[in-house]
Amino acid sequence: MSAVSCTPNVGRPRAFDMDTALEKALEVFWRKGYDGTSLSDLTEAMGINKPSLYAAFGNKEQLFLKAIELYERRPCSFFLPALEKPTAYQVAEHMLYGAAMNMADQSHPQGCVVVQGALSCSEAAAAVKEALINRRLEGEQKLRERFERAKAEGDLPAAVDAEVLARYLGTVLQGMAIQANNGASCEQLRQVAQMTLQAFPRA
Amino acid sequence: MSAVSCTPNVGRPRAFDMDTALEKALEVFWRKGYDGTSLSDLTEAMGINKPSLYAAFGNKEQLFLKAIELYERRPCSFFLPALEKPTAYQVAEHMLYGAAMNMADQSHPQGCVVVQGALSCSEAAAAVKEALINRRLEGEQKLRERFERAKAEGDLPAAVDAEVLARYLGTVLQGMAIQANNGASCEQLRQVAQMTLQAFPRA
DNA sequence: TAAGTTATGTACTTTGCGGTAAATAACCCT
DNA sequence: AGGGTTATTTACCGCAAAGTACATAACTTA
Repeated sequence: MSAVSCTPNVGRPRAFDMDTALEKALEVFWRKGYDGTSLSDLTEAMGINKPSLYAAFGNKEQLFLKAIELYERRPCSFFLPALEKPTAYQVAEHMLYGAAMNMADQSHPQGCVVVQGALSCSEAAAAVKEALINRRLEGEQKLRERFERAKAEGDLPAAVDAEVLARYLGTVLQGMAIQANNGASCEQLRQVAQMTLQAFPRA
Repeated sequence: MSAVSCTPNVGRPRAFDMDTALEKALEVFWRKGYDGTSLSDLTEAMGINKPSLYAAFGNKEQLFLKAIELYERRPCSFFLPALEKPTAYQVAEHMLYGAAMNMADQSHPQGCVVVQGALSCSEAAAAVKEALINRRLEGEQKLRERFERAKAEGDLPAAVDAEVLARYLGTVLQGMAIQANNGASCEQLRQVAQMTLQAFPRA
């Protein structure tokens, strides 16, 4: 019996870095969506051939799902860190301004791959679409739980419906992704964030 | 010299109704997006063969653009009618509740084809994507002009930035399209509408 | 009825898709 | 050095994509 190793030291070593290649794949999927991305787009961006892609990542669908995982755990992700803020209002604030910063960032495609990766799509992308819907719903669920905690902690009025508030915030965040695709600047998104916070209940 | 006729009475008459066929095409594009829709999907839904499609509508791209035109002028469209309401607040109210009703309607695909028809897409869809972005920006521009009129008419405080307010409303509406794709019900979207109106400045 | 015109159905073309077979290259371990 | 193992390269597969050629059908007009 031997422990499972992610990078076994037998056989020919992989000639590319998997995380770097995954970053490249993510960027393509982000810009073109699942249906709009071809394997040639991917192999070209990743700098590898198709058999290497299949050996390392399975197939197009699995590669997409792995790219999404990377997307959500990357350092510049703003969602989970915002949840850690001490009050509900600050959570919303950091999330909205974080989204404004991130979604308009010109160093990668605009918007959010979880929103725009497979919104309307072919039947071949049905599983991917489902996975993205679940990610979005999970995000709102996390927000809701955070707001329920805030109610218990007293920094959100007891009369507030945490579920509705979470859905409202999720809606604006998702809308900001579309705005970013429209070419909205970070400053323009920050103005939307500011208006959104005006509807936000304070203690 | 003869006047241009849309339905010339020479030659074999068309065996299908163009508007009906266009409705069918719209529904497919709406559900699957531009990249996710194949010509076979279209001809099957429209009940015609490819040569008929090409003769009547040009090609896939032109068919999509014509479907979008139909989408915006169809009777159940809510955007333009809402602009006619007497006050800025009522404009926002009707637009938000109209969107809630329309986007969650189960009698057609959920969401909004102008938002989700070609968000992230292949290079082949670049022109379509551009056209949709322009439609969205034109919608916000119309909202902005309506709000500027409201300021002049006194039903919106002079201090309000009409451009920011229009973009905020556009953001929520676009976010509601994503929510509808997530499976949100009309009632859930109405709750978002209600919260959005809480950030809306009143006279 | 014949000529002119337009739509239709069948069959086709070219191109690119997602995915893979098989030979070879590069590494570790004994 | 040689065997075992894994990655890479090249070439390919079957299939579906968008779009079209062509013969024929259906209509109006003269």
